[in-house]
Amino acid sequence: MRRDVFQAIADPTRRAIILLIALQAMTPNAIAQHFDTTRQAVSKHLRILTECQLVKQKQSGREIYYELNETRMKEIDKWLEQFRKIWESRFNELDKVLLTIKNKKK
Amino acid sequence: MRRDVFQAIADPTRRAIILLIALQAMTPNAIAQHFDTTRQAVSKHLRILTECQLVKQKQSGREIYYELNETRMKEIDKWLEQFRKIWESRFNELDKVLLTIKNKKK
DNA sequence: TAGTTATGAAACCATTCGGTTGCAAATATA
DNA sequence: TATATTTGCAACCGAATGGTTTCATAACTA
Repeated sequence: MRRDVFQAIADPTRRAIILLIALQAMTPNAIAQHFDTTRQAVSKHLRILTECQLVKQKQSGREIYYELNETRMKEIDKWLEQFRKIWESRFNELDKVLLTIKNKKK
Repeated sequence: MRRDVFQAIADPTRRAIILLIALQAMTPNAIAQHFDTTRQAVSKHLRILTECQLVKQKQSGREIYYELNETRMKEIDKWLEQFRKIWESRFNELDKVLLTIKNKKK
């Protein structure tokens, strides 16, 4: 059973849950009210999100508030960073080429 | 059959393929040599990546060069942008609170 | 032209996924 | 204490996923 952030955000319901609790920590019951599924299905999603540490739990009596773990979210950004670097360096290459052309003209 | 960027990048092999062709456009055969699977499996991954427009094809005789579609990649970044905004506004809220405390002290 | 190479598509298979229902445990409340 | 509420977990089910093997087609090449 693979459990990483990318697999976690692959499901649209989970992405919606993430967005919900990003705005405000919520209990499973409260979250489930926003969706057209059973509370248990939401509970399963929360388990997956917990397993890859995208969400944190805060117990308050019998209620459990789920909140987003920003650090883990930033891992997705870190993955994208690779590509930004690649594109940037490619842009610099293009820059060099343009500079060469410019110098040849002189 | 759902076909969106998030489902596409959920698979680790597909993420590796994306990184490979981000550096240089490649043919399916060349890509497959980097992995421990059959060419056909890679071909399937490329189909999925094509379907959600994460990659573009460039035919050259009987060879097909696959290259990354940067625009689609930026959609992932756009999704993350939401959260940056939420966190930022939350930070500003905190800022307001701190300002209020500061003013009360005066 | 005959044979090789590059590629995609179809059929099949075991595993995973996302959902459901039913149940048990812990906490709150009358 | 008896009842209601909040939650997680297990068992089950149909669909999707990722892989394989086999095959057809198009394009190079000897």
